[in-house]
Amino acid sequence: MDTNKRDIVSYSSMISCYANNGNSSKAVNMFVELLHQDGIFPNEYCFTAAIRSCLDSGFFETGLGLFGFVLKAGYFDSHVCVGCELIDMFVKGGGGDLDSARKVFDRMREKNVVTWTLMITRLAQFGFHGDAIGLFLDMLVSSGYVPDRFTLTGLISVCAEIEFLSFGKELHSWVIRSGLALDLCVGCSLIDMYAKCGLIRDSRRVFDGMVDHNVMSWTALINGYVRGGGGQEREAMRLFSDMMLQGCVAPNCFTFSGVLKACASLPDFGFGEQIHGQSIKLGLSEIDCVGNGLVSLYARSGRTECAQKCFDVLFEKNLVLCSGVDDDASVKDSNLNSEQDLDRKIDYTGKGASSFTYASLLSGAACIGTIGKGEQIHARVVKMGFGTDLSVNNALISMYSKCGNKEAALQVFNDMEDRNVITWTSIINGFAKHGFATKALELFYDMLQTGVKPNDVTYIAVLSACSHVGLIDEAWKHFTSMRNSHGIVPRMEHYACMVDLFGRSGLLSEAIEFINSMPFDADALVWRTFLGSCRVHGNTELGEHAAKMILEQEPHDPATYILLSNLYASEGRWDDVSAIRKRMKQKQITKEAGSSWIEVENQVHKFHVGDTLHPKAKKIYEKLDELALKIKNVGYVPNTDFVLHDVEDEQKEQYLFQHSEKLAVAFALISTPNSKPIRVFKNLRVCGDCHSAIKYISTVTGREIVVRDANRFHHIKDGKCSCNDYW
DNA sequence: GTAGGGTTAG
Repeated sequence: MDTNKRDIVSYSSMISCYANNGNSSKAVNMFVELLHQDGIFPNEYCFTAAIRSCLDSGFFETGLGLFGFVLKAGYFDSHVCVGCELIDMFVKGGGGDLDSARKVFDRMREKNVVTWTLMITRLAQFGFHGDAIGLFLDMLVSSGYVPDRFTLTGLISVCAEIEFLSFGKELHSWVIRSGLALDLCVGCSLIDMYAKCGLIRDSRRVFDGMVDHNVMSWTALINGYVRGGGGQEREAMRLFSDMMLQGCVAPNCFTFSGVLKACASLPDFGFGEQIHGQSIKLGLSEIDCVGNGLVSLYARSGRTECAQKCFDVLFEKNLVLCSGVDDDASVKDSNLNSEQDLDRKIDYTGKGASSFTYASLLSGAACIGTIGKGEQIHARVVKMGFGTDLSVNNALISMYSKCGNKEAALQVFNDMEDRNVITWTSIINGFAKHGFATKALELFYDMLQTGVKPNDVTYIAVLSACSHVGLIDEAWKHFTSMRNSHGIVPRMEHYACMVDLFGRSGLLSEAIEFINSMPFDADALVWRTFLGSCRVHGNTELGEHAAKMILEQEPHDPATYILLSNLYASEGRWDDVSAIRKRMKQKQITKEAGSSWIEVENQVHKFHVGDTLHPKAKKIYEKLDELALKIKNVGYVPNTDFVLHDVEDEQKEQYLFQHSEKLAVAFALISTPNSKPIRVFKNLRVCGDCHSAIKYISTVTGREIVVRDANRFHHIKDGKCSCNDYW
């Protein structure tokens, strides 16, 4: 078309067309061309399309210029849509410049329900929940507009986020009064709101009252049950299978993420593979949150190889770093060019990754304990401009904590400008898990002082901090104040922490009394905790009772059989030990294979008991012999209770020195001859003899050794451990 | 012909 003959209609339709088809830079160019035409003045359609295109193609400056134009042209007063686009330009393009957006909003003389809703939801999305609610009230009082399904959905999710139940209920009744109860989105937000406020029954009621369901309503409820924890994961699994059976709605990646979490929390991991299979079928298995769920499921069920495979897929997909570091030559090679290599590969794949991608990847790295890859992701996060993202930083804190580097976790925490309840909970939990209760509690008090409200998860972290070091009075104080001062009703997990606290301190009868006084029946988690204490304090009678209670609920739980068998073994009741073994055989229950792994130069080395497959096996065993001699000289006495074989003592002792933890430590000593802490990971609980042997090893070598097992961290230095586990 | 909503992090 000849440029001279274009009129405003053809310009506006072409600009809109480019803008809608993702060709935003062409749209911007055409708009600029239009500005240079005499006698033609852009209309409101051109403006909206052009502003949107500036946003999409990152021309924020051009967008700002347009803003001035709009003001001059007076489009503000007559065209609401233009103002909406401008608001979003400041919010999305201006890196969350809510102040400017709000100024635009306030200057608009013409507003409608869409404008109000937009401003309210943008405030909420950027964490200004109070302002969002305030603006909503303004809207009711002064605008004369009636909130519609969009407004209500947005507001209900604000209530979910800040657990503002009373207001949420008001909104719910509004929803019913205005006949919006059947709206799917409104229903989803209500399900989510009740679940986040801890009223899962009300979520269920909303769900059951809806005539139609889509993947989001199913997912919201499934994830609600998962979030609730305390055995509700079974209900989540049931819902998932209902959903699959009905076959009308296909699960999406969020559904899988929730259901995998549910699966990982159940003692029988059997469903995991089926779900993995289904996610592959639907082509979702490599999406961050699904892959990540698979990583943590496999990691928790001790299948480290599967976990690593899934993690590597995600890692490669998102970072594609340093491929081919398998042999020594290429390690050296890639070290030479690693910086450039990294950059090139980042350029290649870096686009499109969101903050959730990084949060997911970090949580995968945390599960495996691969701090090397975690650090690479960290570097990448900063490079890609997510360095100040709240979720990403929260994920970084938990990654460094779980990889055993609490100093780095604290560094991230200290460098953060904004901290929410998850941030505080993550760092408190980090120190709690590492056995540094004083620091954890100090942080908790800091948190209260800054005015961030603790929630139920925070209290789990606080109580577990107390239980790890036996602070009974302190724990009681928080257990009572969580309800009295913060209105948080203790859940099963909180009770489990208290039982753990009594149990560890040897107050077994107090623990039983506490269990009996609970307002609901103790679940397997509570009994398992108690059984652990019975094993530690050698109380067979109570231990048997606990085991009975667990097996009533979870007849196939291998850990219970093993604990009970250890309990008998420690008393030399070998007949009972073999009876347990027989029972396990009959029921076809196999003990999870214990394995330990460590990361050396970005590579994970994994060991099983008696492993001879490692290329350096010979050296490892030589090192172990040397260590055995040294530590016996300074007082180590092998504790063969942990060897379940009915063999002679001497053989037992030999077997003891082939435990995977010791192999990993020995390997670390020969391959990292510097003073850095050694970080060992174990899928199950660390064996008591290994715990004691490693303490002695730290004495004779002067090395700090951090062991992460299924439960917690053991910081071992100069013969002392940060935990109060009694072996 | 242009604008607004619901799920994932501890």
